[in-house]
Order: sequence, then structure tokens, then C-alpha cells
Amino acid sequence: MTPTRTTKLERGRGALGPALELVHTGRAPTRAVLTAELGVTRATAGAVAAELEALGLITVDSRPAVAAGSQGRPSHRLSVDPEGPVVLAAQVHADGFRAALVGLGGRIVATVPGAVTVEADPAQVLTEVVGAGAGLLRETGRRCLGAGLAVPSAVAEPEGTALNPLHLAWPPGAPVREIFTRCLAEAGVTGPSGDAPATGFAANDVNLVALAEHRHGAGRGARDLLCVATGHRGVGGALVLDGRLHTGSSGLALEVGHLTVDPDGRSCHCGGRGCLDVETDPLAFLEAAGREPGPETGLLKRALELLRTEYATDPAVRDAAHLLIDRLGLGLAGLVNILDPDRIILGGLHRALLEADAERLQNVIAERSLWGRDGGVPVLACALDYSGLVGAAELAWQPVLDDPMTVARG
Amino acid sequence: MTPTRTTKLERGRGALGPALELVHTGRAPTRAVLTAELGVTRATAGAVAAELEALGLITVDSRPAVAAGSQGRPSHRLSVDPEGPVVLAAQVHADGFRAALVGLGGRIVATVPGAVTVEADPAQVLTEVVGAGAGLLRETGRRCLGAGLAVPSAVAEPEGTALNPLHLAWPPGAPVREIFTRCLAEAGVTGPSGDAPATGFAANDVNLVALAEHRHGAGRGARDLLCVATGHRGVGGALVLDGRLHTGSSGLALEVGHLTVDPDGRSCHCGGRGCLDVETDPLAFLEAAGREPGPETGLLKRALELLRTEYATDPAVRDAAHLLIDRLGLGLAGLVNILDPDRIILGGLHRALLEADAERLQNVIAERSLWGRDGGVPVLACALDYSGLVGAAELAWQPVLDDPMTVARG
DNA sequence: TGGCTTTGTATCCACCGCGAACAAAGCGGG
DNA sequence: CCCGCTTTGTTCGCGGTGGATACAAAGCCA
Repeated sequence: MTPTRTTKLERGRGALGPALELVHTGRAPTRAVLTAELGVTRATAGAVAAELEALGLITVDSRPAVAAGSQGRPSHRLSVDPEGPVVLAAQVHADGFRAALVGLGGRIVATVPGAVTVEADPAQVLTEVVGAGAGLLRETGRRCLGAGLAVPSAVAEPEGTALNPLHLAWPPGAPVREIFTRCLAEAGVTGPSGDAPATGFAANDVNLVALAEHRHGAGRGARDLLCVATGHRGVGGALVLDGRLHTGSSGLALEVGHLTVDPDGRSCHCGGRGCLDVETDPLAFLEAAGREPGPETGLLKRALELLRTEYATDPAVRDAAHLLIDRLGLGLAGLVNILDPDRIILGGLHRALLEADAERLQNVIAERSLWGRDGGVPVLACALDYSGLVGAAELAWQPVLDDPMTVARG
Repeated sequence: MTPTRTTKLERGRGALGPALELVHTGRAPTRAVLTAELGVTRATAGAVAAELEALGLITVDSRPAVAAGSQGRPSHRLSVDPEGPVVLAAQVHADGFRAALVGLGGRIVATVPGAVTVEADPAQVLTEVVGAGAGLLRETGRRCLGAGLAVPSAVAEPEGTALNPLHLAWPPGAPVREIFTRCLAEAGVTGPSGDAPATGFAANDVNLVALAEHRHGAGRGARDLLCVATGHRGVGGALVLDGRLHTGSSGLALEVGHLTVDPDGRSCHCGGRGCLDVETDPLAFLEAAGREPGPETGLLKRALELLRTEYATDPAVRDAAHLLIDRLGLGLAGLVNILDPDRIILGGLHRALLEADAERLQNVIAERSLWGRDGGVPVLACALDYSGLVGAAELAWQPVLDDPMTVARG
């Protein structure tokens, strides 16, 4: 029989995925580095790079790169193909949504915000969202390899249902992934196989922030990355272990909002008292500062604004910030004792608190974490714009990173 | 040049490790199952099994196995070679130590307890320990492939230092792995390479209980396994994710003792109040039951005895048990919210509390864990004798499981 | 211009695991 | 009792993957 003809270029399939991931995360700027990172020979790394280029995923710049100072033959630059395929990414939040096309490397190619009525159900919202994304695809004419969605709710695995979309007026248990996939099919958004419609991926927004920061932001190089962030209300957490999101056995891990941070604090719907959720969110901050919290929508923005403008001038604001920092530090110390991350990233109001007085926060964590080592865990601020969106894109890219040959089979 | 001759039997090296792990954990009783579990062809599975047999690690029983009812040619039984090589395993605790030889499959081939004075330093203790193990090796004449040690302390990675050996009068930060390795060399205990001395592995005992239970006990088949156990004082935790121990970035993960389980509870040396550590350990139980706790040594044994004999008859004991169950449930619920395990295993006093009233414990966990699903997380009792020892052996077996060919290169 | 160093490429080959055909071992039915 | 039937185990050949090696390319530097 005539076997399926394979060109020499197709060598190195097994290393394709790891290689693409290295270029994707910016850890392989040249073939030489790629060789070292993959632990293969130059021959293999060269074949792999050629194959990825043939697939239209990366570009090999033939002009000598950097070359600054070092001797020897200058290496060619490997980079993600800026004209390559994209994925559709979207983030839904209490005030609306944002859709985007995201290329490899977490590059946002095009993005557009959108608004929906507060009462809209998942199908309405996701129809709008996918419609906006499909519009971007038409405008740009890019090839689409998948789609990912960030939602402000825990998402159960493997069902893909939103368990607690508290700020969206969605029914708990709404099958968002299924709805998202259906909307994609209706809008004709394609997946990696080209003609077949894309299957949608959906996950919690904080999880996706963590994933995005780990691959392209402040979490690069971390092995065990903890991410904690506020939205308008409540606190979310996420953990990336060895480069993969730890979602737990049913997708519900890192519900960190109900750690006790103030034994004398206010009671919480969870049945406890003084939970991180209610003691360190924007509402708690505004109240602690003696301000009128106002309507639910925009709590985060008002809290950030207050902290930014009056922290230096108003003692009540400063005291409120310090109070929240102390509580947050206590909660983070508890997480450090359980998870032992090598880096912590904060988003939302927590990020602003960190930037207001990083030393105070670090000290609280160090004091209350047991047997912590040399200086304690580094705590950093989120470094990406739209990290939730980028994280949603990572979900969609994952099948391609796992097996880049999928893009050829389409 | 004449290349290194390799027999046909040596085919299938890449799958050797996974195959050995399957037999080791009892998940591959026959070659047919091995074929399915590895996802390879019968030819490959057969070659792999033959290779493992040639290495002296497993036996292939030529008599037809089971065959009960099913049609087709009966399969041969694959099993760990009971006469195969062993590793030296040891567990140190407050009252002394226990050394053992452990074969594949977690089979304890020989074991011996030992006593040391309370004031003994690490070098003295480990000299005794290794001496006892070496004695067993001499008596049995087994080939030794490595050594592992369980200690009642967090062990920092990668240094291998015992950070908080609170019950041992060892200096915090004692380099136990280094000392252990030196003792092994002095006693002439061999590693996988045959002539070279073994490098010792050391880890926290509760971590090793979790590892052992995951591979050979109540945790088999779990993906995310949480283990919580008491010794005489304090509470330890451990987490196995995807079959590997999660020790955190510096080996300090799962220090679960300082979760708040009683906001009005007694103060703890950690600075908090009502910590799991001081509210659910044997001392807390004896005090809650109104008994005189007595000396430090033997607290666990007395607590277990009291619970076993008087739970049904003495209301004070029952109330104390229920109090501790409620506190424990609160702590476990907090961990469930953060880690989302698919199984929980309890050891020490916690195991006895579970057996006293499993339903009460399950209910508390279910009530306080958020969005828990259908019936909550299964909570089971440790199923192995000497699980700490078996876990220590797993540490030593790991290099062999990762690459079985190492045993040939010796 | 000719070393020197590092990067990229061409060629050969060992090895792993797949596929297919065959052999083996029990069951069961005429 | 013998002949299918089913499942398991083995033999043999093949193709793809990546290693090793030698060589070519491209910059520094004397």
C-alpha cells in the first residue's frame, strides 16, 4: 500500500507542542534557546521551528537578531506570527462584556466592548458576545481557531455550568459552555478544524486572569502561582500549578472568599463570620472609609478612585486601606500556609491596596505565615491589560498548544 | 563502529515506567489490562512486561489467571515479584522509630521497631535507624534500590531540612536528608546503581501517608486526594494531585493546622485563635472530655483508647467527640473550598472521629462547603498499616518507577 | 584573511511502538 | 470429540522520531 506521504518537514511532531508553547510564552526567542529549553538537538529544534513556520503559527526572521556583544553566529529570531490565526475571546462582567480576537503570544488583535441589560439571560448575552466577536472576524478576515469565555462565576467541570453567577442575574447552574458553543455554531465561528464550528471553552474570570498572568504577565516563570482578585463584590482566587490551572476535581477550587480574616467581623451568607469575601471587597473598603457605597454597579471603580485620590490626604481612607491590607494579609497568609506558592498576584482592589502600601502587606503575610523563608513570598500586581480576555484566549489556544498539527487538519 | 547490541527484549523502554507503575499500584493485573491502560498495542505491552520481568521487578504467572466466566484465552497474571529488590524505609516519631524493607506494591517484607532517647539528635537517631534497616538487609539478603524516611516535620524542598520537628527535640532546620544519606553511605546501603551508595529521600510523614494511601490504600483512583491526620499534637495535611505529591514551591504546603475552626477558641502560638491544630488534636479531645491529659508521650494512644471504649457509654466523651467532629468538619470544609479534592482521607485521631460518627462529619462538611455537589466529598479512613513507612518507600521507589532501566545499570 | 565561536542543516541510524498475521488457550455447540 | 468462536500473546516488518555527527554559515577578532 502507499503510506501517507510525509515530507521531511514533518519531523519532530512530538516536540511541536512544547516548542510552540515556548514561543507562545516568549521563552524561546531564538532556535538556540529553543534547543536548550526543549533539551533536544539543534537538528530537531530546527525541524520543529520549520514545521511551526510551515503551519503559519510562527515566523523565523532571517535577519540576524540581537547579536549584541555575544560572539558566534547570530541567531535568527523566532516570534509568533502577527498575521497568523487568532481565537475569539470574550469576558462577561456585571456592566457588560468585551469581545476580542487574540493571537498567539496573548496579542490582542482587535477588541470591542459591548453592553447588555442587567436582566439579560445567558443566551441573550452570549448571542451578543459572539455576534461582536464574529463581527471582528469579518472585519479582519482572520482565520479563527477556537473560542474562550471568561465569566464572573465558578464554572463546574466537566459540565461547564456557571454555579454562582451572583452579579449577572443568570440562573445558578446555567450551562454556559453549551450555550456559548451553540452561539458560536449559529454565528459560524470556526474551530481548529476549519470547516467544523468551534467548541467553546468557558471558565471563571479570576482563573483566567491567573492563567494569562502566568503565561504573559507578572507570573512568568512562577511554578506555583496564586492569584487573588476582587470584582465589585466578593473575592476570587486561582492557582496555576506547573503551568496548568488547578481547578480542583469539579472546577470549584480556590473559593477563597470564606477564609476567616476577622473573628469579630460581620456575618457572611456562608454561615461564618469575618470572611475575606465581605471584609476586603470594594464595598467593605468604602464603608470602612465612611463613604456612602452607592449602587452596586461601579463599586470597584469608585473604590479604586477613592484609594487613588485620597489615600495620601484623608486619614480615614488611609486607615480603611490599612485595615483592609491587614485583613487581606491574614487571608493570604492562610493561603500561603496551605498552598505554598512561589508568587502571589493581586488584581482589582487588592492590586490597588498592594500598590498603596506593599511593605505593610508583605509584613502581615510574613508575620502570619509559618516557617516562611527568606523575605516571604513575592506579591505582585497584575501586569496585563484585559488579562481576563487573554486568559479566555489561552483556553481556546490550549488544544493548538497541545497538538499544533490540528491547525493543519482543517 | 559496532553499536551497543540491544536484544529485541529491550523494546518498549518509553512505556516501561508507566507500565511498572500500573503493576506497582495494582491497576494492571494482566497484560490485557496493561494494554488497555497504557493505550498501546498488545505487542508493545507484551514486550514491556517481558522487559520488566527480565529486570526482576515483576513476575508473569504462566498458569491461567482468574478466567472466571469470561470467554477467550485466559490471561496470565502480572504481579510484583515477591522475591524482587526492596527499598529501605523508615519512620521516625516521638516515641522511637520503625525501619522496614518494602518491595514493589507497597509490600512490607521485613520490619523492626526501635527506640531512641528523647534527647537524641538527628545523627544519633538516623544512625540507629539505618543500622536497623541495614540489619534487615543482611538478614534477608535482598538487593536494595534506595531509601526513604518519614519524619514528623515539614521538610523544605529542595534542601531536605526539617523545619519544625517539634516533637523530636531536633534543631529546626536540621538537614535530615543529608544526614540520612551520610548514614546510608556509612552503613553501606546501596542505591539503584548497585555499587554506589543510595541517596536518601526524606519527607513529612503525613505527606507520605497520603502518597501511600493514594497508591495502595483508600485513595486509589482519586485524582485530587486530601489527607489530614493527627499525631500526638497538632494536625498535618497533604495533597496528592494527579498522582504526585503537592509539596508546594518550598515543601511547606498543606500546613493546615492554623485554619480557624472556632473564632472563640483558645489562642495558638501562631498568633491566631481557635486553630485546627489546637482544637482537634488528641490533647484537645482529652481536655474536652474532662480527662487528665497526662504526659506528652502517648497522648494519641490514650485519646484513641478513650474514644473507642467510652464513646458509647460516657456522654462527656460523646459530646467531646461531637465537638471535635464539628470543628474538624469546619476545617475540612475550608480546605474543600480551597482545594476541591475528590476524596478526603483521615488518619490518627481524625480517623477515629470519622469512624465514631461519619454522618455527622459528612454533614458538617457539606453544610459549610460552598456549591458542593451531590452528597459532598467522600471522606474515608486510612486503610493501610504503617502507611507512613509505605509512603517513605514510595519516595525511594520513585526513581525506579520513573525509569525502570536504572535497576539494570547497577 | 584566517582562526574562533556559535548557530543552522544534511545525512545516517537506533529505537520505539504500530499493524498485521499467526499461534495459543479456553469455551461451547453440534 | 472436533470444530468454530473469542480473547490473549507473539513474531516480524515498517515508519516515524529524534540523536549523533559532520559540515556549512555567519558573525567577531586579531
